[in-house]
Amino acid sequence: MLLNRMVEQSEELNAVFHALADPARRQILAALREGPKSVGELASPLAMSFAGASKHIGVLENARLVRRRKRGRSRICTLRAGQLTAAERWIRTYTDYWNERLDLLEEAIEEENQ
Amino acid sequence: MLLNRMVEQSEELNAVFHALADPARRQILAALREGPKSVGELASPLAMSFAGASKHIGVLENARLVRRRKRGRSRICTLRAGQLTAAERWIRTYTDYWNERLDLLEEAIEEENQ
DNA sequence: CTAACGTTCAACCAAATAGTTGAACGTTAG
DNA sequence: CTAACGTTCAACTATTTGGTTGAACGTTAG
Repeated sequence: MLLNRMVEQSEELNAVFHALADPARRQILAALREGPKSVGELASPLAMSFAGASKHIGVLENARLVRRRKRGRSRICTLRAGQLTAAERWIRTYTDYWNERLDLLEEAIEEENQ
Repeated sequence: MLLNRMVEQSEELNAVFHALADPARRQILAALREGPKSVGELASPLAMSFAGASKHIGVLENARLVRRRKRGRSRICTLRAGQLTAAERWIRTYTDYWNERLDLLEEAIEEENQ
């Protein structure tokens, strides 16, 4: 059903934007750009308890921005860009709209000057 | 100071992503694409009290995604795209990173096939 | 001037969030 | 096998959030 799909997308956006709204979580994403890292490696620069960091990673995982899988006795995390492009697309519909308006304004000014 | 600026940017991102994380607020932004609207016009489709909607608009205003100014006895709201492009830029640094990785992967596969 | 309108403010409530601690779990090194 | 490691779970607390209501405010129509 279409409504269903819209709600789903909405929930995804909720999760992604909520995940991005916290600086500790953005810091985790930044660290993951250097490559996969264990929970411990991600937690140590965070001025926060280990369990606290694990919760943040859980939020990112829930938003599908991070994947966490077991390896040996540690869990290693990797970046997932898919949901970020979804968020980017959503935002772009607004910035596109804005640029369109600017173009119209420019045209109007040009016309007025002639 | 550089650190100062970084913190400022960070707070801005906090505000913007937090504002975007709520479907009611995204609905308000969507309505504003049709043009400026009063608080009342924005509130009515929201299944929520008037004051509640006003709070949501306050969150958007705080993130500088919406400007609210007085006209007569009502306040009219307009969309501000500036902060959205800031958020878009932030996200893009990640999607760019991702595409770069995909390119490297592609190259590696190509090399392997030769 | 007065009444009604559009909006905000203040106080309050329930639920969610961000964080803590300590115990428990599975895994591996020795 | 046992001990240590890396991580998660459970329980708890303080704070923030999303929402309500009713009073108050400034503005304008009549």
